[in-house]
Amino acid sequence: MFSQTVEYALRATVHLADCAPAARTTEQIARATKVPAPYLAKVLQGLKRAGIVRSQRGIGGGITLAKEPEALTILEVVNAVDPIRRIRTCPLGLASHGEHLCPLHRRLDNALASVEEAFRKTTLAEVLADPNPSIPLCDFPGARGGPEVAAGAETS
Amino acid sequence: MFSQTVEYALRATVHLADCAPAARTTEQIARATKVPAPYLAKVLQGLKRAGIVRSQRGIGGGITLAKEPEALTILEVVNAVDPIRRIRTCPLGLASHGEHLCPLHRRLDNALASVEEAFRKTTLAEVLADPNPSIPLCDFPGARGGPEVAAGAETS
DNA sequence: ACAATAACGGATTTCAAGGTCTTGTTTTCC
DNA sequence: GGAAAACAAGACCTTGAAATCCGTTATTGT
Repeated sequence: MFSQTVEYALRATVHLADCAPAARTTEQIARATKVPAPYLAKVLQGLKRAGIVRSQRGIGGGITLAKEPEALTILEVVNAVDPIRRIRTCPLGLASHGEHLCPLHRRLDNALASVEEAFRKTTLAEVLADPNPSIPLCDFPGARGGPEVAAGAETS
Repeated sequence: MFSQTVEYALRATVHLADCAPAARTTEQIARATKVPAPYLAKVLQGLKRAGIVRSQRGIGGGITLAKEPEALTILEVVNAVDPIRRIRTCPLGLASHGEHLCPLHRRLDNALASVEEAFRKTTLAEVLADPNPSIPLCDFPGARGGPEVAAGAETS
């Protein structure tokens, strides 16, 4: 239902929100979110082009959110990498229907609308502040800020 | 968001519901719903395996719904060809979370749940009975039963 | 200036969904 | 029984998402 790219983009931005306003390298984000690093780099490029994140090259550089977690919604992230395509015209190409969708597509679009609405109403800050008994992001139990493993000679 | 296969399966079943209890050939359905006939045949095979439709070979044969339109929901059709995959365990594979999803995936799954619920509550009969100003299925304005074009030497 | 760090960009590969085509197999009608 | 109608099943092609790889460019620290 949701593409892998969307899943990865959300993991990355939620992680960045959790670390905000500090910058994280692609490698760090990949490790924390268990996303393949080379592909994550691609996804992050897309997020940058959409103005969701900023990047800084060189030593001490990395990726940061372009907005406050309180002002960034799930919908913005989703639409940046794989937009929710609402049904606006009859998929059959029937010119008969101007504005109006047929009953079937009206219902399909309503479902899309409800998803869109739910995503529009949720900010990354809200996700992090959730009083969920489990875990902040999907990291480790009670690991606010991340495990921050030694980051070298550990992948063997 | 929804796959092409789902779109095609829904068009076909709604059309069949509109014609019920008469049988329609794959060709007839393809023409009425503007779906590529060879691929529609595959989709219909899937629907048959799932028990949504029945098929009858030979002259006068074709496809019919296996249930009354009043008893067949959109969700059943969708799940027959491309099931809605609810998020039941942490996609990161974190054993830390038994039942509980993290706040992010909780929200994603809630969105899926709302779609599932909307689809579960809607039967094909309801779709057809919709007092929509536009059109019954996506066919032609006020064309209950289909246009039924001459069906030969017309594709040139 | 030089080296290390890290993002950037393009080329390539992999894989499954979407779509086509051809060859059976069943059923009906004459 | 034979011909036509229709579904069934598998091989095959195409396309785009997902993922990888490698060389380039920008930035920082010494």
